[in-house]
Amino acid sequence: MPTIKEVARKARVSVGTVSNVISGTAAVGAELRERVERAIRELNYHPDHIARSLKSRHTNTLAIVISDITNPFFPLVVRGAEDAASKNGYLLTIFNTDDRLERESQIFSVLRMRRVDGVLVVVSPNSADGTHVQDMIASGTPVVCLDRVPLGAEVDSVLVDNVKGARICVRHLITMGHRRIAVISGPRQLQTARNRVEGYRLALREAGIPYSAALVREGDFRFESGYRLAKDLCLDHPRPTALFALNCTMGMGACKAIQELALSCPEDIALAVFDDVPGADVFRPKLTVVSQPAYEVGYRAADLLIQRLTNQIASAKPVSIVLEPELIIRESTTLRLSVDAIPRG
Amino acid sequence: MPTIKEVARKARVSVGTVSNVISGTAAVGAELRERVERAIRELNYHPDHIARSLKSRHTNTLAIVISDITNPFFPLVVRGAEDAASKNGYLLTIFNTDDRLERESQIFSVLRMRRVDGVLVVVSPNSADGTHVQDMIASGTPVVCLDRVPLGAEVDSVLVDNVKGARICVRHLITMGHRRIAVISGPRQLQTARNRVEGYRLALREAGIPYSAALVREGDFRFESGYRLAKDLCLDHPRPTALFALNCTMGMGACKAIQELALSCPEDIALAVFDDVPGADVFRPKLTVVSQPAYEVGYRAADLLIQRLTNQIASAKPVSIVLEPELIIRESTTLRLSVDAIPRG
DNA sequence: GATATTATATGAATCGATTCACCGTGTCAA
DNA sequence: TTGACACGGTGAATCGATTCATATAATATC
Repeated sequence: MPTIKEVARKARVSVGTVSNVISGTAAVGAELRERVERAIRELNYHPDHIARSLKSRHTNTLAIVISDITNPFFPLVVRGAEDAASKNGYLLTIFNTDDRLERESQIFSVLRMRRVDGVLVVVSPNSADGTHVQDMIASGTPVVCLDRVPLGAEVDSVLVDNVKGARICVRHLITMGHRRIAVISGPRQLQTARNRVEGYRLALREAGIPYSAALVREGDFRFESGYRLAKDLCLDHPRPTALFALNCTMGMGACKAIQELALSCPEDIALAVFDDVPGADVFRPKLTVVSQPAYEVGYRAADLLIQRLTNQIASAKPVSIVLEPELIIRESTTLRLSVDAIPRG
Repeated sequence: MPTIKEVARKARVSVGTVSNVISGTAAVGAELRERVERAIRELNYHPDHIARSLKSRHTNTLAIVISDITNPFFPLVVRGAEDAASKNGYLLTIFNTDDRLERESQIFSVLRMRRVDGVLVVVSPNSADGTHVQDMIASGTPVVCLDRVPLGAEVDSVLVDNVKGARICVRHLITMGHRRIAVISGPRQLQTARNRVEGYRLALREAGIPYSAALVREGDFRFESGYRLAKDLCLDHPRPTALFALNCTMGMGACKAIQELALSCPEDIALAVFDDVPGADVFRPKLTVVSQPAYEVGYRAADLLIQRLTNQIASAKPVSIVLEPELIIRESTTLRLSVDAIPRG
């Protein structure tokens, strides 16, 4: 690998001049510029990014810290982030935490040593006050939180309007004649889960339907819990007429439960899911879902982060971008119940 | 951010001694070691990884270059690679190429400038002889190819036995009574696609069924082409009794086509897919698939790469790891055809 | 007691870029 | 003619670590 010195020697100029030609920071005469460019070409010289980073104090590297890329919500987020990053000359490094706080903190420590320029993070449910996030920001490395924000943290964020998503979905179920709508929720400490439940409550209240705590079951956003809770709910008397799973994987679990009980969807029980489900428009039952703009979440977040890095944002106050989810109605909820089809308490 | 110098000053030792304490490369007396450790703690010192990389000539960073993380095959691969990487103290940077060769080459150039220690790559279909891969290896950066290998390239690889996967799947279809089995294939220049077709041919030959080129249609591994080709095939006279889609997204396209034609699967036409399909065991039709050990592909590949980096591999010759796919039989192929149900010529 | 050996510790050189104080030359106005 | 100024160009200092030749002290050997 040739160095800038060798280029300088070959072009019979100083290293400073070579640097100027490359970065374009200072004017260089036509003659020398020509010589330098030729030397670069002939030596097939590429500047060493490590050395550059050492002096210039930035690495042009971003990190994205998520729970698990295997969760179908994240690939699009990561793709969006990578597109925004590479468009601006940044690299994206990826980390899975499995929602374990100690792993998350450890990763943050590594990121500091690595002098990563900025961090995108989906904080783990139990990250409480998010001191590691605050520390990172305090040490001069901007952070953007995706999807969730640690309580009381002063940090940029890109969120989806979870309240609204759940609300329009439940409103739809009510329109279809459902009154006994059960919810398969996520961990109580997750704001995401709480907001979705909140949307559910609001939709019920609008329709004058009493809220029943017995219809809201807490899972852990994983397949197994969706499966188990759906089974429980389907065996309840009276059985709910509709199930609303608050994320994709639990929705799939619920789907499996319904099948195993030989119930049909939506005839015996309707099912709606928060989150896109892969193949939801191809397989049966075609699921009604609340679709989140996952790609946009990643893209906008990385973009916001880069704006911070390049001081394009005047305000020191946290910026919060809230994106709109979209209700996609499919077969799993489109059987209209007549009023007397509603089971009575 | 404190530097090694400040630590040295605070502990009243030389920077060399601090470095020795941290890296453990040389013996340090108990007294000084104690002082240094205390200084590190009190200053909350973390070594600067950039400076370290500049001198030590390695970055502890790996790259994974794939076509699109959004393709359901890749998240598990990436997860496996990240697990292996982080276990060994490496970071993983991710790149999407959308199978565009010029983007791939550009990324390789960036990776060289960044002094990435090693590269995992799923080469793009038209990467021909893979000169960029060869160049990278020649310049001292090891590369492991996943899933596909550029023709004639001398490079480590982790592959799945595509011939075998297709063969056992088609064998299964034949066992179920199918004789007119159509294939929705991928781009001819992709070895992956060719190998799967080869497996199909072998299974036919074993069973003494003549191969008919008309039954093998070439798609591009995307949803649309799977959809279109499946529609064509379903409208053929006589209609094939089974469809075998050679990747996941085309399989989903085929599924949609079958539904739109109001055919039922497997009664009217059976469907098997190469690749896992998300939700294949939950939704209807429950698809028979050839499941690839995607996580293991990523994990083993990163592991192999790290072994190369740490000179744990004696042989200079390329290592090739071939993993076994697994046939998962589900409802979409399990209707047994009686012999006289087989359409004739 | 002199010398060889071992164990520690030091600090300057190095990695490959950027940056900036400084210098030479030419142009222009006074 | 001279001073001011712009323009090009130079090369040493710098970033923060590692590494190695060298120095010193302590111990072992004869």
